Amino acid sequence: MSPPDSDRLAAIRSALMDWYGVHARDLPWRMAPGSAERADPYRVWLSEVMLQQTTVPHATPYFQAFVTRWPTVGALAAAPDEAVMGAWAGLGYYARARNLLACAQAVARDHGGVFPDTEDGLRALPGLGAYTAAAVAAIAFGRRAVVVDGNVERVMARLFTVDTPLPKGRPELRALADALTPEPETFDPGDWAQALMDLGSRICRPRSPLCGQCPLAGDCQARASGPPEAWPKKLAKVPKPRREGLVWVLVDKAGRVGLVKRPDKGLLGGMLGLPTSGWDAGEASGPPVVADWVEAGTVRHVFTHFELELEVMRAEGQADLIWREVAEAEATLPTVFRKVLVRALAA
DNA sequence: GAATCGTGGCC
DNA sequence: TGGCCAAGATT
Repeated sequence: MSPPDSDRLAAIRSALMDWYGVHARDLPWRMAPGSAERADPYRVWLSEVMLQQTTVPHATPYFQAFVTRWPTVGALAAAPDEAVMGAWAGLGYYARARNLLACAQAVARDHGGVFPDTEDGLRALPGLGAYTAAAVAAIAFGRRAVVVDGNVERVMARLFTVDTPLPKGRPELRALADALTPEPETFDPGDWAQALMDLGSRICRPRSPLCGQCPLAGDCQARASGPPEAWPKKLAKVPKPRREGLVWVLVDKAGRVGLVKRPDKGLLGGMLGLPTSGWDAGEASGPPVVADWVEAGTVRHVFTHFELELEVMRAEGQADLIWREVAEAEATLPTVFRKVLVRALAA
């Protein structure tokens, strides 16, 4: 990697911001490029947390539902735990929802209902790591911050042909992003961050990048040495183990289904779920009640680091469980259990 | 530093 | 179909 000189950096900045002025995406949490008005910190923060490891199309309806139901951070802070977790169901990475509520409560309790307006202040809140703190500081408060997500890493790796594989190459990519980040007097920090991410998302895509439409193609070392999709380099991934278990769908005479609240930590933590045998080694709980259990098929589900095969058992009866209408359960359970419920009631 | 933690879309 | 990927944080 050759250290970029200042003239080249300035040319890249101008080219990107010119492109963004024309091609910026219209998103419900975003101000138009060049707008004098700053975006609402609550909406910026909420969108950034939802977008962690999540696509814009998947997160968008959840964002709309949340801001409709809880228009301010104070309203969210006052919401019951189960309402927030249920509204998050299907979005995944449920620690985000627990931290979301904890963060809203911290802002309400410790900051008078107003988000801290510095990167360090934001970084201290639950669920805000390096990326999200920088993004909110830049977008909501106009602070210069080095905003580095997967998009930015990919753009940096290609612009400057960084050959160190991820995740080891992260510090190097961040240093390049820092060098490229403009001063607030030159370009708006929020526009800058979103321009870089839009470029990564729409043009400098992981597969089949659209170099013909890229405003930085003439500055891109990967474009010159090609093919650009060879960057960023990545370490080989470990194969996913396969795990198995039983899941019990108990229905009462009123047509409700029996649920359990999962422990706050660990997989699907804090969410409602169906009773299961467990699926980790040495884990083997029995059914919630002795009943006439019948097999109702199999559900396969792929988590981040393992594949799960659940044998579905169904019965009618009573037990000491949390009872919910089937429609509500289907709307507020994690996807793996929603799939089980659909299978059990179809069989 | 490595493991853990969801889900849906795409090719 | 199966692997890859997405605006990462936490422990």
